[in-house]
Amino acid sequence: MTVVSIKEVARHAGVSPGTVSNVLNRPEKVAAATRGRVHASIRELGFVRHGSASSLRAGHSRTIGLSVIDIGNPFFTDVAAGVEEVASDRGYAVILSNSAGDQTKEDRNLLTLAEQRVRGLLITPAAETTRLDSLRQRGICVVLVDHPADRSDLCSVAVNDVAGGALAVSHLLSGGGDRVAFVSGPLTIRQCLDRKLGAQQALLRAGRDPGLVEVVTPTMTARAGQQAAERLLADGLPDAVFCANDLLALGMLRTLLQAGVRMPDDVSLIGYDDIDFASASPVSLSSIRQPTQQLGRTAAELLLDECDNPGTHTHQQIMFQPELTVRESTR
Amino acid sequence: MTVVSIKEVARHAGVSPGTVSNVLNRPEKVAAATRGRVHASIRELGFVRHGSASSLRAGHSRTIGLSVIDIGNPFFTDVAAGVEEVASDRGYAVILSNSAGDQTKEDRNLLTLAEQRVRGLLITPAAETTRLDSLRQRGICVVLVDHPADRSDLCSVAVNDVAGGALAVSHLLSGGGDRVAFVSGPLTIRQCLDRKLGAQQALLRAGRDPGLVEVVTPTMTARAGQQAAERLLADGLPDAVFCANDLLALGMLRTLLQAGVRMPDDVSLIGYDDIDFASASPVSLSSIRQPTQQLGRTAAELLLDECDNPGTHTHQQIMFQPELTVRESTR
DNA sequence: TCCTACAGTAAAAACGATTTGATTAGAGGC
DNA sequence: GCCTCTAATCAAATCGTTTTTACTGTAGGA
Repeated sequence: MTVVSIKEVARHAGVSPGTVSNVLNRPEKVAAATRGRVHASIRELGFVRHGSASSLRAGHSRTIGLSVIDIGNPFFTDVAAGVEEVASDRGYAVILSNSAGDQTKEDRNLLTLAEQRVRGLLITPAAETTRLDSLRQRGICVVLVDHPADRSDLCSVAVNDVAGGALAVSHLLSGGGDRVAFVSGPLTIRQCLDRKLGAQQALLRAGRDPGLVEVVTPTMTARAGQQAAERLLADGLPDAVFCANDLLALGMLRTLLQAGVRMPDDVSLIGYDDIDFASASPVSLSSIRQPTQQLGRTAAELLLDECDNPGTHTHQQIMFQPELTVRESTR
Repeated sequence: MTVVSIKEVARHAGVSPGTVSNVLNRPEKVAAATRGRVHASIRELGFVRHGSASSLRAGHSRTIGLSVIDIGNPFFTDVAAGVEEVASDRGYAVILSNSAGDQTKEDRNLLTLAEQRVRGLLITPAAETTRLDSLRQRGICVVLVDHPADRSDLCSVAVNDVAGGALAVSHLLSGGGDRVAFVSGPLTIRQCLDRKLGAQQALLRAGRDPGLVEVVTPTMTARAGQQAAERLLADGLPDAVFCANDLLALGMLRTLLQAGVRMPDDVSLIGYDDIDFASASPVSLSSIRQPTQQLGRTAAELLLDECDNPGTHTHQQIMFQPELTVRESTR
């Protein structure tokens, strides 16, 4: 259990600890010969900088937090991949935490992140009530991911979910959908609510009654989609279904097929997110595509800019536009 | 940007910093009245322990690292969910890093984790050559995940991939498979190699020539599966295909179907991992099921036991057994 | 030749917690 | 009444960096 500190490197290289630190952090301040000697010692002794000590003194760490709603959803792992790519390029480590849509768990995770003194936080809030101000007061930069900020002093990267919802439902209507059902997770999740609003907008614009058959599930998984399908089968099938994400849609699709429902003939079905697996289902799934990895990359870049250039940084609320991807599951 | 330290809590409560620390770490050492006063001050001032300072002095942090091969593979997110569950219960944060099967990237990530002074590391090594000893010498506990340790001084949690490979191929043979193809990622990845060995074992046991049509792809994604399918279509189809994971299998399945190949009649296809989406494909995918979340949970428990009870901890190499799940894609 | 400027380095003071050894005040035994 | 023992608290040292200040020697300008 060898523990090599900067002090031993210094002694080994015949310089002071401060000089070693300079080699590490402002190499241009150190004469080339000295620098070489120090680097040699570092390599020889296998020195690895102690991040805790470093961030204690420097006042900030080289880690950022990423809090997502569902780590099991390919949408979020795609986002995470984008984040990781940018962060790791800049030497930041990413602490991933999964709120699983549960605000208690989210709170607990945020406390842990605060203790770790992450430099910044990327978060898809589990609910509108998520408290971020206390973090920001502690000097932790925050960027909202897949969630637009409603204030100008906060960065956010999102995709227009109202537009996406409208896109989905107007596509369903164009296929002759009459009675449209909306299947989603809790409407306290903004994404769900916005997609519903978009759906209603599309109905209104088509001169229809904005009333939707609504099925709300506790989670947004394939299993929940299956249960929603069972409910619809029991209550009477609509002729078009809009699921708030692809996991729900895939669960529903499988269950309806098993029940002998033909798609898109009997029911027209569309999901949201356009995850990879959407195109690999028995009846390939129409969906609303989002620039997922891009979302993660942009968010990370915004966050690191805010961290590294607090002076010049200007807060931005970036909103991407979703796109309709038509496959076999819709008419 | 208020920064509340233990010192201010101490002043506010009229005690010394050491006492506050005791309240936090050994509450039984502090008189109940004092304890109450300190807790009140902590709440009132919104104090949050500075993890870096704490781990600097204490010599270890409350974080563990988790290094996986492909964050985009539901298999690994399932593992991660299991790990996160256990870690978060015990107040540990998980730093997730994705080697993407690239050893250079893995090295870089491990360095970052070493700098963060993670308490322990859960890792699915990108290759057999991954060097872990330098980490362990630094006092970082290591547990291998989805990879059996070949030494008794190291914990590991794995699933018997040789048995799994054999299971898959003997099932293919029982369906009348004659010419069997094996599609996998680089054979430097142990999982791939072991599954291949298992496949050959099954052939031998059935009295066949252990020769396999082998297609090796650089990554183990659905896209790679598609490319492998194109290769097979060009070179002449075997009548049975064993893919080293479900992503490959799903990509292959889709591509073969598009090419008009009937499954399982023309080709019998089996994957590995039994991810959720395996049952949601056009022709539902037979696969080899692994206790995935369990893998993550067990690994995390082993790791935290080693961290917290270095005295009594005994290293274990745990090996789970895989199970065959038969669906429509095989005869 | 002297002074200034500057580059390069060292010494020392932080950062915020934990931990050790010392100190105090009561309680109890004789 | 004195001594010992224990419980509760405090003061100070410490973890490994970074950063500021101070120092040295050499080069260039007058």
